Formats: sequence, C-alpha cells, structure tokens
Amino acid sequence: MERDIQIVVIEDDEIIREGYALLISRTEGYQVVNTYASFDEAAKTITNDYPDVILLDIELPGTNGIQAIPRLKKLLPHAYILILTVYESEKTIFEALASGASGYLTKNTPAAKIVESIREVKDGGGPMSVNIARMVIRSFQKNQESPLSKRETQILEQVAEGKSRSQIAKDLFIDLETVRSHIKNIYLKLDVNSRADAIKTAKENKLI
Amino acid sequence: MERDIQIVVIEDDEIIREGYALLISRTEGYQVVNTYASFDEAAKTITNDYPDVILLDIELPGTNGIQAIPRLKKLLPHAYILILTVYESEKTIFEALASGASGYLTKNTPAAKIVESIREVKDGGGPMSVNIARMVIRSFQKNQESPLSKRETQILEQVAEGKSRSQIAKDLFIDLETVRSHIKNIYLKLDVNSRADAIKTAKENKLI
DNA sequence: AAACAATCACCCTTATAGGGTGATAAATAA
DNA sequence: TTATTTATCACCCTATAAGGGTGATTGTTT
Repeated sequence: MERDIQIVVIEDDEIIREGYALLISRTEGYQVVNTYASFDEAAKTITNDYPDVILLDIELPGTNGIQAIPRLKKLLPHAYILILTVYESEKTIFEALASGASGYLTKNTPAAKIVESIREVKDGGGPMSVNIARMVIRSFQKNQESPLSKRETQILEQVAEGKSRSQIAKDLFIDLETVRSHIKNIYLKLDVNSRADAIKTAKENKLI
Repeated sequence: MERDIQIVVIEDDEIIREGYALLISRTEGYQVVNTYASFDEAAKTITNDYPDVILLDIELPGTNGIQAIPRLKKLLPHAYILILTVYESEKTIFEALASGASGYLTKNTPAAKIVESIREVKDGGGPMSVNIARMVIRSFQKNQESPLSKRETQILEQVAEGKSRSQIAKDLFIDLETVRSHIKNIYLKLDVNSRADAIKTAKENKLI
C-alpha cells in the first residue's frame, strides 16, 4: 500500500494557492498537507509537514522563490521542489535549476499536467513544460550565422576554457603565432580587444 | 484547410523504420513522405520530399546522426529535426541540440507521444522526453558540497569568464592581492596550478 | 580574379600569472 | 571557548602571456 504523495504549496496569491490545493487534493494519491503565502511563513513549520514535493512560486513577498530554494533544500533535503510560475526568463529558469529545483512549470500548465509532473518529480525525474524545454533547447543552439570561421570558433572555445595561447597551440598542433593570428582575427570580427570581452560577446551571440 | 505534416524518417533498422512510418501515417494529419536507411542515401533525394519534420536516428552507418544535423540544416533550412535514439549520454544530447536539433526523444517513447512531439516541434517548440529533461536539469545543478567558499566560487566564475586578476579586483571592489590570494586557495583546494586546469576541474565537478 | 581561411614570422611593451611567505580581523564551527 | 575557515591585504620573485603592428604564403571557395 503506497502512501499518498505529500505536497506543500507556497504561493502568495490566495486564490491561486487554494486553487492548486483543491485541484491536487481531488486527485487520488495526492494530498496537500499545508499551504503558505510566503517562504518566511513556511520556514517556521514546514519541517513538520514532511512534504515529498513543494510547489514553489517565484514571485513571493520577502524571501523570493529563488532565494528560498537552497534554504528549503537545507530544511528538507529529500523534498523535491517544483517551480510553478509565470516567469519564463532564461536567467530565472537557469538560476532556479542551478539552485536545486527539480522542475519548472509555467502557470498556464493544465491541471492534469501539473499532477502528472508531481508524479514524475517524485519518481526521481525532472519534468519541464514545453515552453521551458523550448527555451532550454534554444539556449543550446549555436548561432548558425557566426562571423567566425570553424577554426576561429574552435580556438575561441579553448580561450573560454582558460587555456593560454601556447596551450592551444600544443593541443591543436599548430604554431604559437598561428594561434595569435587567429585570436587577433577573432578580436577584429567581434570588435573587442581582450579575452574576457571576446568570451562575453561570443556567449551573448551564442557563437560558442 | 491545413496540409498534412510531411515527415521523413532516417533510421537504419528496417523494422524500426517501417514501424515508425506506419504508426505515424496512421494518425490523421501526419504523412510520412519518405524513409531512408542512412543520411548518405537521404542526401541525394531528400530535398524533393519537402519534409516539415525529419526523424533522425543517431546510430547510422556512414555519416552519423550528429554529423548529419548541420548538413540536413543546409539542405532543408526550414525542416525541424527530431532526434529519436537510444543514446542518452549527456555529451551526445548536447551535441545534437547544439548542432541544431529541435528535440530529442528516446526510443522507448510511446507512439502517441512521438506524434504529439512532432506536432509540438512543428508548432515551433522543442519537446523533450522526461529522461532527457531529467538529464538537462541535472546538468544545471551545481554540486551542493563544493569545497570552495562562496567568494572563491564567485571568483572562479569570473576566472572562467576570461577575466584577469585586476579586472576581477575592480569588479568586486577588492584588492588585487586579495584576488590572488583567493585564486591560490582555489588552486590548493582543487589541486591544480593553472586557470585552465581550475576551470576544467571545477566544471567536471559542477562547482561552477 | 577576389575573398576568405589557415598557416607562420618578427617587431614591440606592459600586464599577468603563478610560486613563496606571512599577517590580521571577522565569522563559523567544533 | 577555542580552533578553523574565510576574506582581506602585502611584498618578494621570474617567466610567460597578452595584445598591437605589419606582412607573407598557400590553399579553398566563390
């Protein structure tokens, strides 16, 4: 006999909060054990709720959702955190994932999908809404119309790994001066004059 | 009146290939216009198929799937490429996404999900199987038990951006010598003695 | 024929990196 | 409460690396 999945909802908007609680509790096998309007409020008693999964909003009064993630992790190391928010900015998503969130869903996600995602997260995975997956995929795709040649891109990648010119020369079996020459051309094309700026510009334009 | 979604399947195993073709064609609105056993074979005539979506296997004889992606992109810039494979290695997935694949599904994906994913891709998105999403999420999550302090991590991140000591000092409003000192401690903790090695080790252990 | 790509060469100066050694105040942990 | 870690700064040193300038050669692609 399996125990119900214990869920806690942290979301400041009462309507949304109770809405989630209701629709999740309606599904068999899922139980919302508590709801909070902020992390600061939750922090006091959430350890007594023993949640398996925490639904967490990003836009919270006081401690925001991103800041809350590591602190929730510390309070409840075995709970999975599912971000449920309207924000879809690349930076926010990556911050949340890097901070330890197990998944990321947008608020327009249909109820059935949310319940399914909770199950997926609980089973050790990481669900992503289609919008988020889209964004993550896009973040991996390099710019196809790079001004840099293949070789230049390859060398810039090594520069971004912190390698010195001579290290790059050794690794590519070419002369030190050739590496220099490529880097000069890279600087020209990107209109920069330092490694840091080249890396920055290249990343902004997804050249590397 | 909408036109059927035109699909091409490139997959070397005949059983699997025809299996996909059959199950996709059975769905209304989806039409498999051609199938190929390899990219090299497909390259000759695929432009006459005018596919909207290409289902592409990674393990192909001759030109493999990863190599095929940029070449397919060149032949058919507007076609979406959906990787459908058994491989789940992080490197392979990221290579495929970086090369321009629009999505990544594993072969154990149920038929209905594949059809749904084709629709999602066609509508401009990027579906990911749960396994893949899981892996991508994991790849974003930093190691929680880093040997580095917060400040050290922050400085190492800037080193990885190609910044010089003095640039880092300026940006953090601390002395040049302090930056040096931190970097020395980072080297000690990571047992390295160069920027490149520190970056490499840190990335391998997801410290940055 | 012209443009681009990849290769190498030698001029130059300043900044940078990394090793060694040590100190101090504050925060955190044992 | 003591011990350890963290964050801060200082000065010794040398070899190397970075970046600017200028130019040349050999292919490849257009």
